[in-house]
Amino acid sequence: MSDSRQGTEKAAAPQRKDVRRNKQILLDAAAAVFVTSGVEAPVRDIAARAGVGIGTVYRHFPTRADLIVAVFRHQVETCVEAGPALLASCPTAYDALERWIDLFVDFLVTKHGLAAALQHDNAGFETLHAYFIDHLAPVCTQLLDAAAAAGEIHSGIGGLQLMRGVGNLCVGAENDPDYDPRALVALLVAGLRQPTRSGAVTAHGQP
Amino acid sequence: MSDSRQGTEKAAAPQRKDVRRNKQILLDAAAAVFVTSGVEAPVRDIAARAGVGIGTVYRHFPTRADLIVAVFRHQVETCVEAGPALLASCPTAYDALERWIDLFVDFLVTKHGLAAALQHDNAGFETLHAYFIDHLAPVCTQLLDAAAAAGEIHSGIGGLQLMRGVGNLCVGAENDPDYDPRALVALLVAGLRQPTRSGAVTAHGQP
Amino acid sequence: MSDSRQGTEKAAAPQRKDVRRNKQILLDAAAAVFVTSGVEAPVRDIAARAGVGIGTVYRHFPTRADLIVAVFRHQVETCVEAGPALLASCPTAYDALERWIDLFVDFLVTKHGLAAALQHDNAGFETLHAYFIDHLAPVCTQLLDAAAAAGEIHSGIGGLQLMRGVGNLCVGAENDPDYDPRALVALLVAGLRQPTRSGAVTAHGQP
Amino acid sequence: MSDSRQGTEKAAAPQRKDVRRNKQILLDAAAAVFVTSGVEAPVRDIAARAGVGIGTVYRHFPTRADLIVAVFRHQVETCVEAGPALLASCPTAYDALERWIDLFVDFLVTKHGLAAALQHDNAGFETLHAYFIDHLAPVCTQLLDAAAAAGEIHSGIGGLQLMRGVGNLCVGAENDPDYDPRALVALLVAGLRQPTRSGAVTAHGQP
DNA sequence: CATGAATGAGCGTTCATTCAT
DNA sequence: GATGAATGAACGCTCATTCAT
Repeated sequence: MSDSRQGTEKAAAPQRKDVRRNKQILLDAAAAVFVTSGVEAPVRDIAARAGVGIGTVYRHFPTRADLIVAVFRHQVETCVEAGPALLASCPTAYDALERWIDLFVDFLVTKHGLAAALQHDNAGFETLHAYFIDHLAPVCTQLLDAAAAAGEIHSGIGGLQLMRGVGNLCVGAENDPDYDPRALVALLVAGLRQPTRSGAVTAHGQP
Repeated sequence: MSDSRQGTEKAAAPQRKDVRRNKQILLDAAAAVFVTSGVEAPVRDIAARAGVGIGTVYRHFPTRADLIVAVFRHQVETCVEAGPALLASCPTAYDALERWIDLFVDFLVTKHGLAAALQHDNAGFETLHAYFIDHLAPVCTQLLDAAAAAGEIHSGIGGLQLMRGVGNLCVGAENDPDYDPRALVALLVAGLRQPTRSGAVTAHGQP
Repeated sequence: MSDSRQGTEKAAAPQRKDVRRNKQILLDAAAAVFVTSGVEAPVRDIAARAGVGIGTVYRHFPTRADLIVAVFRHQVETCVEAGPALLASCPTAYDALERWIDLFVDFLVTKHGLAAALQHDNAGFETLHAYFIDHLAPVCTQLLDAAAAAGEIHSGIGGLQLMRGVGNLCVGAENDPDYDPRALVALLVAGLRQPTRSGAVTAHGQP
Repeated sequence: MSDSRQGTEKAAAPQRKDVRRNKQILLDAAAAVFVTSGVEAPVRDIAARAGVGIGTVYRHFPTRADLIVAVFRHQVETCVEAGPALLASCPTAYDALERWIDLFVDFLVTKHGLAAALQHDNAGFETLHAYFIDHLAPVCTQLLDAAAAAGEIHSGIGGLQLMRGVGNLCVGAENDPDYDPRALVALLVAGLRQPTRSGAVTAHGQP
């Protein structure tokens, strides 16, 4: 995870100030536009919002996924760091899991269209998928494992699986006051405490 | 072409069987393309897949919603009829609910990609949403009410809510062997048996 | 929003040369295509004629009316300025009117096919109509009023009416050497000197 | 050329009653649709209005011009016959001309889009043009000649020219209460009484 | 480096015309 | 003959992406 603490790394650390500034302007603009129009917003809108040319967007973020990843990196890292912290501070691992999922939902729900972009079949977003998987899934798995080890939930589902479920439940939440993803996510997580329905998960009745 | 001096061998069709056949071809093609490209797939692709001209698609299904509803209709009606039947035949209402949800998932997952159509923010599909809501939601609600009345689950979620959750969990399942929507749905339904987490839904832990 | 503490003072920079050139190319191409195919010509044709992509047309002229108005503008303004000038320089107001109508016809006939755009029932060209009405009609009316005040013609027709008549007479003149719009326009204007046919205009002989 | 070998004469007389009836139904339907949607109305609309299949329209009227000619044949012939009659009944030839033009305008104005279809540059309507020219132009010329012979108008314009001018003035009259084609036509005809503007027609003031 | 003009593939949709039934 | 299903060219328009300035 390329920590560029100083300018001596072999990677191209941003040299010029104005370039870095432009990049930040772009990130801010993209974040703002993502809120308004979702992560599939026209590149033009982002450039316009940033007050830069379209070419500049492409220079800094060759693909849309690059931009999305960059925009949300900070939030993702917050989530990543929250995992161990919650585990340490919560009375039970299950509590920590609940709270961590809450954070994840907060994140997804406030980022218009992000949950949809995370869907596996969203071609061209492999970079984004990979980033999420690499960074968040281990944390989620750790929380699940801890809760399972404590006997608070049944094991049988992986962190990535759960995250994808949560992510999917968050799709389409914005713009629809009638849809409450948190209630559904709460149900999903609560379901972890129930014993697995006999045969349901693995066999689901089809030979 | 069609030198019809002699008996046309394939003229067995008395009426416009070819038309009905074309319609079915279109439905099949649409279902298939929906799997590949989602319900927003270009009309051209559907026409190409069906091996017909674009105009033919429009003739049979003037709007995209017409096509989607038609693709859905049969399975929806099967689900609708299954509701009361399961309630009558299952030992408990919760069992009936579980099984009914299984059917619903089977439906969504079998007709790959169609789950995406249920997402609220899919502009222009109000007709489709309405069709689903009108036909399926009452059945789901009935099952939920029965289970709640029997004390088997806690009440607090509507049939439509649950269906949307299940639907969302089924999105993106196709083409991804690593994603098991049934396991997640099982979790979701199992969660109904747990008491609602105190404050989870409404407060979700924001300090 | 781009805190521009320093730096680029590019504001109000004149447009790039190639851009202006492209715009002119587009105007020329549009005028030419309008001759051939009328103002409803496919945007693609105009783009092709100009040797640019379709997007370029839309960039410079977001709506078709914008393009047409731009094509017209120069000639319209010439006509507008000619009105008072002719009134000042001609021996009689009627002479001025005659000459002004000549200019108008020259304009319409020179820019072949553009006369069709003036027809009222040309849906979606309200902007164009408005532009013409706002700019030219007052001039024509002024000339008519002057001639009427001088007793050289009978009053009873408005400037806009006359212009629409002249415009219509110019429609379809191109590509048809047998059609002489000037002769007909001359007749129309000459008719202004005749006393109104009793009842002709208003009752037109229907019992 | 499928000459039926049996009894049917090859003469122009429509053979079967139902065929003739269909043709008439089509003409009525076309007339009605032309009023509503103009002579460029979709063929489908006409077929639907007639309650026949599209193919039937094409069988009877291979081109749109054929249909238009057939629909308006009766009115055209009325105009044709009115020429000599007016000449005989009116006090002056000019009066007859005025009245005949009135009839012509009545005809054009009530047939939505017909005037536009008569415009020379309306490709594919040669049949229609020819029909009008062959049938109406001689009558108009006759009236002009009579009036010129009587010294009531100056000669110098042909019947066809005048008709085209009148036709053009009638374009776009429908749907626009502000446009009064009759007033303009009256002006045009009145202009015939004025001496030709010296040089106007041929030189139109360009040195 | 930054710019934004230019490009053109791609989409929904209409409708004249053909041709199998 | 009659039918109307099928066809596909054509159009307006959008927007991701490239590239000359």
